Amino acid sequence: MTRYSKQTRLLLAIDCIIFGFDGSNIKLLIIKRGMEPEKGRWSLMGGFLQPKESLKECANRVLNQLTGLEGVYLEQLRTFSEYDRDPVERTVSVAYFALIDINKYEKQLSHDYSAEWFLLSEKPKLIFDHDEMVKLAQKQLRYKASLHPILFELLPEKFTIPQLQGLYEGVYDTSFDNRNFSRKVLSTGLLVKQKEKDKLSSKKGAFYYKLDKKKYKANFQAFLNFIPNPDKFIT
Amino acid sequence: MTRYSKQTRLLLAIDCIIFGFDGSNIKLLIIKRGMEPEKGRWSLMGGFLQPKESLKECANRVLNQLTGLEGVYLEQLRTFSEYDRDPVERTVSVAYFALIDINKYEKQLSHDYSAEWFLLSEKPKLIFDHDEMVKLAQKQLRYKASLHPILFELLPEKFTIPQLQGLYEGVYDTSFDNRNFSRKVLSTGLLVKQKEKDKLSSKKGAFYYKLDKKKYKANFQAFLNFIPNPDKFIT
DNA sequence: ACAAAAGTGTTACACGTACACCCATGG
DNA sequence: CCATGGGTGTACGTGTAACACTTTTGT
Repeated sequence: MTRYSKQTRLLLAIDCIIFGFDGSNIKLLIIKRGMEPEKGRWSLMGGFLQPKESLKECANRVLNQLTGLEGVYLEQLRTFSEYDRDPVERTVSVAYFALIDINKYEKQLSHDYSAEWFLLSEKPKLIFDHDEMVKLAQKQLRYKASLHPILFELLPEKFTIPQLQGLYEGVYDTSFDNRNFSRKVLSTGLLVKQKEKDKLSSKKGAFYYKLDKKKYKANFQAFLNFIPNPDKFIT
Repeated sequence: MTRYSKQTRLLLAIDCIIFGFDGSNIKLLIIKRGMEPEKGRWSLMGGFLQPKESLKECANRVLNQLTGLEGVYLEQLRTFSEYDRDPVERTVSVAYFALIDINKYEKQLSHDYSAEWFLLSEKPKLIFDHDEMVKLAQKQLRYKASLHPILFELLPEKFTIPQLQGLYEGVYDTSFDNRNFSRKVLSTGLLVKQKEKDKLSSKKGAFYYKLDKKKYKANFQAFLNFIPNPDKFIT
């Protein structure tokens, strides 16, 4: 016996929901689709699973094609399988969500794919079930960030606490008390204070911090509480 | 154009990690595999995705085949895709985890599949990557149960608070202060007190409770805190 | 000097935890 | 009437939220 008989074979693909933070807002990186059908319409970056490739490898490969980045934060979200989600032929797609430092990616590659960053509120309609994927990814981003320090993945190596707060406020579309926020964040011991200040966004200037990578990895699964009343923000 | 050219097609399957609670311990329902290869060895219950069927439908169908149950709590866990995970032919599998009331399933069907309940500590080795799936499901069970009231899915309609506590203690392999536990649980307002008591497990007897289904559904996403120091139990 | 943002100090209070104690009942 | 498990009362401490106030510096 070399094959399972009487079973249908089908295509398997991945799609990436790529989030970045421009300093003020969360943005989504999408491309203009390069193949038929729906050629030229807005779409998530995706690709077909290759022989001998795992889904994770596939997602990393596809993400690298678009951004030039490696070692990006990438999380399997869910597998989408409605039989008619792709009109050409049955294709099941595994959605991955990625968090990248918006300053690090190679703009040239994005250009090749006619990629663009969009505010979530200004995102055009996407093909197939990609809008649903984005919606779920947003929900998962809020959920996970309310418990674990994933949002650091969106920031550059050095950042200030007001910047971090702005990021959290963007994700949850609300505002926090800055005094309590900074104390909470610092009390985790995850941040290492630098000597320089960022003087651009205020006169007094805010100290830069770096992540203590060891502690970050060690405490990744521990529950945080940067957000008061997280229940309110998770649907 | 009717097909995507030059792409590999493959099989897609689902596997179910089925948990139950026997009153004292969490158990796992597994079967003796009915087809080659590995025929007769212990395996998760699974099945191939059919044309025009979504993965969720597939998982429900397969679960129903084994247990006779419908409307079971079922959650997509992760998709497993190592290219050589099934030696016969490339098959990607979506793992679902299910929580069932152990008293409700139809034993006859289980018998047909040579299914048996195992304590997690006494589980035999499973085929392919199924052990990894079980491990992940266990982790997810602990994680999710620390935040959301999913463990009620494992109990019969009427249950006592000591029973509920025993369940939590089983899942986290620890013990809690019964006085604080009952107060915490009752303070959620999720439980409706019944008039009868369970007199089997103690002389005084413990009141039965039922879930307030409306509140249960409405508050499902809200964060609970039945477990002190949850960090300790989540890896 | 003043405005504007960063950051500190202080207080009130909710909540979780610990534990003494009371309750109900079968043997 | 006592042992056993169910359940209530209460006191203590930690952590969170609210907010007055100080610091720094560019204009």
